[in-house]
Amino acid sequence: MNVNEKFELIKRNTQEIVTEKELMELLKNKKQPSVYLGTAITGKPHIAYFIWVLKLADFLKAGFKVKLLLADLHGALDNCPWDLLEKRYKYYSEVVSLMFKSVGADIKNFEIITGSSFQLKKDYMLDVLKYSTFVSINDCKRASADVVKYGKNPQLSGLIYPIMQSLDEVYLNIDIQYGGTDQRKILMFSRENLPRLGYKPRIEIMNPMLPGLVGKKMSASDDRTKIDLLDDEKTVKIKINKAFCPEGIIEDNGVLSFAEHVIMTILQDQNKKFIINRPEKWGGNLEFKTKEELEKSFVKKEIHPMDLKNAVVIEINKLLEPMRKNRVKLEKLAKEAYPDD
RNA sequence: CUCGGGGUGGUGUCAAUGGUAGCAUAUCAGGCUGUAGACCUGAAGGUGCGGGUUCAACUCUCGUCUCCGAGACCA
Repeated sequence: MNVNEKFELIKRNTQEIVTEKELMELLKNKKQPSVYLGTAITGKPHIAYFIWVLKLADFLKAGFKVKLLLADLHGALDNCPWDLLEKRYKYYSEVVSLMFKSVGADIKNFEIITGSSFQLKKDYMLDVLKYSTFVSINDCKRASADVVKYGKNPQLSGLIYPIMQSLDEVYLNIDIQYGGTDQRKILMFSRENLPRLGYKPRIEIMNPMLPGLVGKKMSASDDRTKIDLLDDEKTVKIKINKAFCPEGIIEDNGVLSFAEHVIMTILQDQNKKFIINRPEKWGGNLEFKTKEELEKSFVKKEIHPMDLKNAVVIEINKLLEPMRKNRVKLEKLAKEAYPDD
């Protein structure tokens, strides 16, 4: 794979790269660059997580060293009860590993790292304190506003969150941080402030956010807006059926977005087609090779939402196969990690 | 620690003279659409906890828990 091919592979399905020029330089000059994605272990992982699993798989294909930070301390800073951290870590690491299996990623250069394994070390903590003398309360608050749950009475922890996420770039020794666009403010905060402590700013790459099944966001806290990785076939069908999916409309269409960003990407990589089976009275079967074709056809109303939903249900159920094979084990871990569910 | 203000369905609510706990929103079911939503109809769900006064307590009283704000050498 040459540099341009790598660049295009990394860029596909992303929303923004800060900056593309720096990325190109990196690909040219470094034999094995490294990237990390951090996820606070708060909400229960759901199928939208596939979007970054796929992207990390792209990085692996492009020869990167890929680190997944399971940010337990960040989870705590964002109100995960301290006594659940360990349990949630266990659940995350099990289920995320299976997701990589689902999409057929080669995990030779993939590594899962726990936040607390390095964030409590002396040098790191000293840098947290140093950092706090270089940034204002307002900057920290603004940086974390889209990520940290600020209720009516915000905790101090929310302000520490972006500082630590920024320092993670340094202490994980990576070239790129990758995350959703909801992370943008923190990522830019990091680029602005790392130089003040004498560190180089990193490249930041963001993927678009998938709309939820109902409403605008796929929210981990609202069960109806997302499909859980442990949902059974029947539940998947019910939730997709209930999903908001206006005919011919792309905006805020969670079903279509998921089909395009996740399902089509996987099928395309496997050289398979997206197949819609339907009776003759609705026009007979359809096949799609690319997400562009699918989207065009949906906009033209050649595909009825019901057709799309039926086909998406089948594909989601395929994706969830590896989780179902380990259902008993995962459910036990999930129950401990999320006792209130 | 001191003083003050709060805690009402999942959420919101300066709704309720000591007398049927209301409204909004979300949820569930049915109807309408080849999905969902809008829409129409229906259902379920609540007074932080514990005593006391009373025929009757969300309401008064005492205690307790919890949240918020202010004060607390000097400024």
